[in-house]
Amino acid sequence: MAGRKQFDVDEALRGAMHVFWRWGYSEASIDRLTEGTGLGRSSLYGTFGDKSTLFRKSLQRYAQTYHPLYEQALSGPHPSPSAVVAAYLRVTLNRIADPTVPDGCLLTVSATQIPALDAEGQAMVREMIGGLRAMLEQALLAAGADEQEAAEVALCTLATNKSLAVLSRAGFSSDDLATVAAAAARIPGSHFASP
Amino acid sequence: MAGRKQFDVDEALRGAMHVFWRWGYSEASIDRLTEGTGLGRSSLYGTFGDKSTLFRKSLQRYAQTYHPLYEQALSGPHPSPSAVVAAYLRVTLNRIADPTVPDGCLLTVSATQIPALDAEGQAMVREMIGGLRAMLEQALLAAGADEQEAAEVALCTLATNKSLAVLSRAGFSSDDLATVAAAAARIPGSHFASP
DNA sequence: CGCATGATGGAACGATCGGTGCAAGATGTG
DNA sequence: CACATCTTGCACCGATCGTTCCATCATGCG
Repeated sequence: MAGRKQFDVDEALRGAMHVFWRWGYSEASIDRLTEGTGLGRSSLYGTFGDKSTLFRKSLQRYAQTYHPLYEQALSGPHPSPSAVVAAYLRVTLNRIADPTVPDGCLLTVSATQIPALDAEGQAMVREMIGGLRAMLEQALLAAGADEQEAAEVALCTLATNKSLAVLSRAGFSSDDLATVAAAAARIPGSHFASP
Repeated sequence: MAGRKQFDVDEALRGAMHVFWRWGYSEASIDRLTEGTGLGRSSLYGTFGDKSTLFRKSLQRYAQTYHPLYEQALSGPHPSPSAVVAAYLRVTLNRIADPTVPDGCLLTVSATQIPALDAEGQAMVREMIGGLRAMLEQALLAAGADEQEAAEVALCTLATNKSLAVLSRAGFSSDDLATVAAAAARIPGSHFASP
C-alpha cells in the first residue's frame, strides 16, 4: 500500500495481454488477470477499468509492441513482392518462436472469438486486421507490384499470418510453420487479364 | 413429457454443434445450448451427458457431416495436385457460404481455444486436424505429386482452410475468401532438390 | 508533524456458471 | 385398469463470474 503505485503499469499491461493471448477473452477471468499481472483486483480496476477496457488496452499494447516490427520489416527496399511477403512472415515466425509469449497471436485468437466480444472490441479487432492488410498492400506497391497483385498478395499474406497462428495453437511444429510461410512467399500474383 | 423422447436426437445434436461453432466452447453456456437445441436441461444431460461430452459429440457430428464432402471432392481422379487443392477448398468455401451455419469452422474455432478445452477435447481436435491433413496428402499422392510435394501442399492447403475460417469470422467478404482459395490452388510444390 | 490523497487488500455483491435431484406425467406392457 | 419405465420441467446446488465498496495505510504537501 502506498500513495504511489507499487507496480509498473506497462509491465502489468503486458501480463494482461499475455493472459488474453493465451486464454482468449472468455477464459481470461479476472482471477487469471490478477495472477498474470501480479495486481490485486482493486489495482487492476483502478488502473485499467473493467475487463472490456483492459482487453482493448491489451490489444493496443499488442499493436504497439509488434506493429513497429512489421513496419521495419516492410520498410524495404525490397527487390520483389515475394521479398515483402517473406520479410513479413519472418516477423510472424519469430514472434511465434518466442517462448516467452503464448502460442498463436492475440489478434487471431480474438478474431475467432468475435461473437464473444462487445461492439468496441469487435470493431478494434477488425480495425487492426484492416490496418495490417493496408500496411502490406502499401509495401507491395512499393516493391513493384501492380494494384491488383498488391491487393491479392496482401490478402493472402494476411491469410497466411492467420493460418500460422491457428496451426501454432493446434500444436504444429515450427518446421511445419516455416514450410507454410516459405510456400506463401512463393505465391505469384494472379496476372489475370486486368479488366 | 412422455415415455419416449419428444425430439429428434440428431437434430438436437446439430443445434448444439451450431452453438459450439458460433460461440466457441467457453461461451457456449448450458442456457445457450438448451436454447439452440430446444431441449430442457434434463433432456440435454440425459441424452448427451455433460458439456465436455456434448462438445465431443458435436465434433463427431461435424466430422460426420463434412468429412464425406471432403472425401468425395478428393476422390478424384484429379489431373494435378492443384486440382486436388482447388476441389478441397471449394468444399470449404461452400460450407462458409452456407447461410444456415455459423461463420468460420468449428474445428478452427476449437483449435484456437485449445487451452480452454479439457484433455479429451484437445486430443480430438488435434486428431481431426491430423486426419484432414492425412486425407489431403493421400489425395495429392494419387494425383501424381511426389512425397515431398504431397506433404508440403497438404500442409499448406490445411493452412489455407484455417485462414479462410479466421477471415470469415473477421467479416471478410466471400470475394476475398475466394481470392485466397484461388491463390492457394496456384501454390506449386517447392521442387527443391530432394535429398 | 498533521492532514489530504490515493493505492491497496479483502470482503461482499448479484448474476451466471455447470451440474443434480425430484416430482409430475405420459407411455408401453401386463 | 394398474404398474413399471422413462422423459421432462423446475427448483436448487456450490462455484465462479465481473464488479463494487470500504477500511487500511503509506506517501506528498503544508
